[in-house]
Amino acid sequence: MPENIATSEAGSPLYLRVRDQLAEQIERGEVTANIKLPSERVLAERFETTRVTARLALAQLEAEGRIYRSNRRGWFVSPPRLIYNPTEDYSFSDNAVTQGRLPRTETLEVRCTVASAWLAGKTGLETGDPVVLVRRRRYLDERPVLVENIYLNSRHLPGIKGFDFNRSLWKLLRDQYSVDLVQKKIEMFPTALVDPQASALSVNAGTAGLCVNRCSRDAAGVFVEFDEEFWLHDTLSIQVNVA
Amino acid sequence: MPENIATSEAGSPLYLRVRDQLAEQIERGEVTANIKLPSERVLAERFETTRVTARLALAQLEAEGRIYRSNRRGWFVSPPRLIYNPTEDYSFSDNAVTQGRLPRTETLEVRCTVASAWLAGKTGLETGDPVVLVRRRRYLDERPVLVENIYLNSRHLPGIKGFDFNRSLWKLLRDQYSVDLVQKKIEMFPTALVDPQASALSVNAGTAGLCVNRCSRDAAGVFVEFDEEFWLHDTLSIQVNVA
DNA sequence: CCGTGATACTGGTCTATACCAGATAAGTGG
DNA sequence: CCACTTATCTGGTATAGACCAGTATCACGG
Repeated sequence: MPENIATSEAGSPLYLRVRDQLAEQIERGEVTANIKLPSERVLAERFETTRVTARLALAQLEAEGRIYRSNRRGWFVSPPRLIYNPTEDYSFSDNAVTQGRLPRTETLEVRCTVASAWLAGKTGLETGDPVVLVRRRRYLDERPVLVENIYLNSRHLPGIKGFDFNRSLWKLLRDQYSVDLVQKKIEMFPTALVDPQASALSVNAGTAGLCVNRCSRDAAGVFVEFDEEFWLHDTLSIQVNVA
Repeated sequence: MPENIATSEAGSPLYLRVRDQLAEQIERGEVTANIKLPSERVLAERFETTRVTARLALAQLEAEGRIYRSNRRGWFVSPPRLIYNPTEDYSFSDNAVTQGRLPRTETLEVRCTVASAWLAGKTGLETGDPVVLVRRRRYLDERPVLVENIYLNSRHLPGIKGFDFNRSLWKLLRDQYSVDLVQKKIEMFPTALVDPQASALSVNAGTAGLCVNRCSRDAAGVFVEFDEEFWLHDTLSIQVNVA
């Protein structure tokens, strides 16, 4: 990632000068992640301006991924982004641990349902085909960073509903069903998180996020699972290698 | 992309209710892209609130990628995202035309320089190695959607500086140097656009963007070019296939 | 007919203030 | 010592203005 430290000149808007001074303090000072910033009211006073302008500056730093907010608790310095390769099968947990992070997975819901028109279009299923929906929330260092909806082809994965989804799904498919996910179609786009994803991550509606959709098939081309991930925008960096 | 129309209940904040009503009007009414919304002052009056709150609602829709702003001209409905596959070599222009869009490329600068420590770390070059920097701006339907910095290995591409960079770089390398870019390392992360990228795209500092970095090598593993792209967040959807 | 300058309109920035709801810390009673 | 209440601090939402700096328009003068 480039350093990309934008430093504003004297003539630039006040909220950008405040942004830059805060950014500098973050770089210089206690760079340790998850440190709490002074409250908005204190910042406004310190920079001799109002809360509205202070919040503009904070929103800039948030958009850049330097800080994040915890609802009604305050602003905190963002930890480094998790490097994530959606084309490879590996465990979220293993990946996080390798990068010195503490991962945790929470299964929010496991439910039998049927494919919507939208899902059918994404997967090649017919509308109404049976699927198992698994909703999970994942944490890094106890901060929730993503929620996902996993749609499993229940016809090809009998009894899938009974397993423990707090562990790696990829390992489950490999060990219990001898399924290798060799074909994938991945789609990613930045978007705002709205409900229900926003509340599941305890952030305000409109928080910047990244949506990662992944449709996986086995070697024979049979649809196995569709994964719809909603990440907080400052928590990840996608990395893909093409040989 | 999921429909994902968040509809707020009666008890929810005013700016979310305004957001939803505007979103509805966009869906129902003149969905045609690039239509201008009423001015902030008119919206504030129409929803019986203030400009600040109206702007909050507009910022939500902007974050979701539904609308975008043109500096001091107004708010406009966003056109569909360009589907973009950074792992494949094809022309930006061809890709855009295929999707019914009008592309344009502008070369902002061509300059001989040397590799910075940052670039060296990304490419495997030594700091100080000669590179040619090409800065380009690309448009869709006359809206600037990305700026990029291309760093070319001038040792392996003699005379590269003299060519026309408004055309496809990939075709140039293939036709003039018989170079195929078969190895790529791609990194993507959401971030805010700050100067100088923000001003190059005529947006305010802090506008949500997506940074796509691509390091390409030839069949022998020799570094050829590093491409650093800054996209407006609402203009693209990344799509990658893994066979 | 074209250029030009005045003008209205747009979003961009900023002040000052208010109240609310959730999170937290301090205090209190068992 | 713990459980519960209370007070305080936090960001979240909202009002009501103000001035500035570009954009677009239109009438006017050449």
